[in-house]
Order: sequence, then C-alpha cells, then structure tokens
Amino acid sequence: MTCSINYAPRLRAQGLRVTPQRNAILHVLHHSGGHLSPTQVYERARQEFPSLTEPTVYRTLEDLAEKKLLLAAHVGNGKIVYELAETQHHHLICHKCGNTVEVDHAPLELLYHQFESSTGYKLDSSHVTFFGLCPDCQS
Amino acid sequence: MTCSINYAPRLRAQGLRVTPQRNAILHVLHHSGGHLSPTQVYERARQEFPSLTEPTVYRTLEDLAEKKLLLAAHVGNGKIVYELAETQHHHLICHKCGNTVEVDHAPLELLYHQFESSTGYKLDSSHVTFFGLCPDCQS
DNA sequence: GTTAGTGCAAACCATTTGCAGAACG
DNA sequence: CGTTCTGCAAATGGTTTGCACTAAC
Repeated sequence: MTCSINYAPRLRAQGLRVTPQRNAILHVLHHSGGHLSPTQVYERARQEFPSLTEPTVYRTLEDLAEKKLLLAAHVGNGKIVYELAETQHHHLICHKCGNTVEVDHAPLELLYHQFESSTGYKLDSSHVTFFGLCPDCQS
Repeated sequence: MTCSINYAPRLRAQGLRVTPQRNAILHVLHHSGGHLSPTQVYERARQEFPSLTEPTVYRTLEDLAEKKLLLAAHVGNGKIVYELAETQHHHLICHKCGNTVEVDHAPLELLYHQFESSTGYKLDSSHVTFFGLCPDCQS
C-alpha cells in the first residue's frame, strides 16, 4: 500500500465509516484499472489486509455501489463485476477470447434520449455491455 | 401442449436430434413470450415433460443458444436468461421494481457501426440490457 | 448399430444469512 | 457510548461434472 490515495473523504461524504477493509477494496479496484469480480477483489485485497473475509467483500461492494462510489457492471456469463465510478464508459467483450475494450459513453446519449421518450423510462447512464468478435478472432 | 408448432425442422437444420425434452423447452420459451431463467424453464417445462431434469435444461439451453435457436441475454443481478431468437430487440429494466420493456434494435445500428469502425470489433446484434427507472418508480 | 442426448447423484462454488464481537465516530 | 461494520460459521441455491443408460437416426 505505497499508494497515498485517500478514500476517506468520499466515504464520509456518503455517510459511510472509514475502515481498513473498505480502503483495501477501493485501493485494489483503483489499481486494477478495470472491472473485477467479487472473488477477484477478495483475493487481491486480502493481500493488503489478510483478515478480510468474503462476506465483507460482498457487503462492501454492494454498499459502495449503492452509494455510487462503484459501478456494478453486468458482464457476460452471468457474473457481476465492479469498478471505480470514475470514467463514464462501457464495455465491448469478445465472446470468443474474452478480450475487452472500453468505449465512450457519448455516442449513447442520443440513443438514451430516444428510449426515454419512447418508453417513459429514465435511463441510468450506467454500464452497458456489448458482445462481438475482436479483430483477432474474426479469422 | 395444445400447441402445434413444430420445432423439429429447426433442430434438424442445425444437426440436432429431435427429443421431447427439447420440444418442451422450446415450447415453454415460445409461450412465455419473454426471457426465462434456466430454473424457470425447468419448472415450467417439467409440467409438460415430468421426467425432465435440471442438468438437461442447462445443457439444452446452452446447445440451443450456441446453434442460434435461442438468445442468451445477460440481465441484471448477474443471471442469464434465454429467449427464442425470433425478434431482434433489447431490454430496458427498471432497477427498482424490475419491470421490463422491450426496445427495438434499429436505433442501435448506427451506434454499432461507430463502434465497429473505432474498435475493429465485429458486433453481435445480440442482446443488450439497459437499466433505468420506470415511470412508476420515478416518484 | 452408432452416436447424441438424457437421467441420476454428487460435487462445486459463488453468494447470502444470523449473530456475536470489534471498531469507528 | 451508540451504531455501524466485520468475522465466523453455516446454509443456500444455482450450475456443473462423470458415468451409465436410453433413444434418435
């Protein structure tokens, strides 16, 4: 934990207490640079804070996502992954090799407005996952 | 099973054998008019064909999806659901009450082309799920 | 008759729950 | 000190696997 990022203010701003478990989890997600499953978060965060347990990871991820510090993305194969709620982007996953690319949110804005006026729903600008074949797998 | 739809040709066309289990599963998905989880498929199809078992349902759904007779949709909360691959549409789910609306695929075409040229990926026109608040939950 | 498909039983693994104790503010 | 948070232990439930048997072709 040579990293000096301080998550305490963001936690307190949401009325959440600051605990080493939460710091470890946020730290791991920050340095992963992407989305991680609860199990992955558990395995990595445990190295920083060995007494961490799985139920705590699940509860923490859920709490942080509810308070918008994290994004919960529903990725293929029926698993949920989490990532820091910093950049607004979506994922494009190759259904053959699993490679993932991030795409910007901006092109979706128009679409969102169309859907909102046609359905009456108010759309989350949250995570959407698209599937396809990456360049390497298009042989 | 007063329904007379015959799924045999579609199965044979994909090199799959025609079995009562597969007919029951396809029949259930057809009459559900929407997407069902493997467990839901199991419970309903079992009423038509009581000796059906869960492993068979899982294997069948997977096989049929691979042969494009079904669509596997990755819906919220990390579960996979299946539906007949007939209409080309997507889902919009209320993250509060769970209500679901179908939206057309057409508005996504432009977006898909943008993503394809910017990433080199070839997109599946398969299922995408959006999240939001339905009109009733926007109080 | 051959191969694909199924049933059974069991294992597997991610996720959830209740409750008592610890830690934050 | 009060309340939130965590750890522990166990249960839960959906999903997967191996193998022998059945049924489709």
